[in-house]
Amino acid sequence: MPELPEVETIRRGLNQFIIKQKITKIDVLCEKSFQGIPILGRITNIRRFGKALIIDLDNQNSLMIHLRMTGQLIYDGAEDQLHGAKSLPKRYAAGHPSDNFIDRLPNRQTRVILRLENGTLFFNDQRKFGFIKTLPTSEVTNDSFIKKLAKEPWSMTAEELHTKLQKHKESPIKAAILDQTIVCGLGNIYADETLFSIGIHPETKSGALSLKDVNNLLHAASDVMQKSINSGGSTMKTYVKADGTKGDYLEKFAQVFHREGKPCPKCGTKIIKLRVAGRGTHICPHCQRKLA
DNA sequence: CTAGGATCCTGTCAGC
DNA sequence: TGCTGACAGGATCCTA
Repeated sequence: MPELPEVETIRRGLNQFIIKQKITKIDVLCEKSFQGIPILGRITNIRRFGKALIIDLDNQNSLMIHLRMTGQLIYDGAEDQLHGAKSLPKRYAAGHPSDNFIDRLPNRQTRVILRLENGTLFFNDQRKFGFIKTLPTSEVTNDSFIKKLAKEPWSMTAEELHTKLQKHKESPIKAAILDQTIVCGLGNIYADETLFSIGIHPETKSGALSLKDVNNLLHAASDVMQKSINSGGSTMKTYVKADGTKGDYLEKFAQVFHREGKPCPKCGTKIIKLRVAGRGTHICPHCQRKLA
């Protein structure tokens, strides 16, 4: 479920908590969730490629983490030991939203535990589609998933995307923008929000979009994802003893996603839900028209 | 090559 | 209450 903004939120959070910490032990509770040989080492850097997270170690190896549909990363810090800053929250969590963020851990859905010097990083994943794997740092950009990733919307020109869409001109535009090799970062929420924003029906054939449409699409995609990053993602929760903040993109900004039956913010027509490219899809039937 | 559907897995919810 | 099928914020594999 985590899309680019959620993964970026995780990256920023982990960056303040686990950088420079040493991984002292790795417990693999579910074999399927961990690929390769567990490698220990000191964390030097945390990077993001699309929806994938890379944790670099000081020994030329890296951990790659992909949360897929239901993955979560939950950091539980040893209290008051976080760089001596007592104001930092004890627990930092992001990914698939659930009570796991505040549950006692490990729990039934915990698949891998990374033991750190000053805390613990739990990888939870209900459906086991996500994974952590080890690979040499030099191989990260050669990884079969990472090397195929397209640019993120804010780095791509309309011409570039328009050309790519012409190669998939019979596919519905929603399917195309969910394809990480065409444009990178959007998932089911932000795809729906993007298409609503530019008033294009998700079943519109990709080849029917003009250069101007594609330009609008890129700007809208950038906008919805940046807004979400700025609000901490749609799923992120930071759990502090009493005062927790949480990612609130959905309640603050979502115009159509999970809003079937509610009025369109632009025209008041009821939002409807349909199925496009095998995914639940939310639209305003009045504002979003199929282009011929 | 593209397009579309099945598939991986567990949990929850609507409907009977 | 208990069962059943549909569905889920992702990506890959298989088939036509």
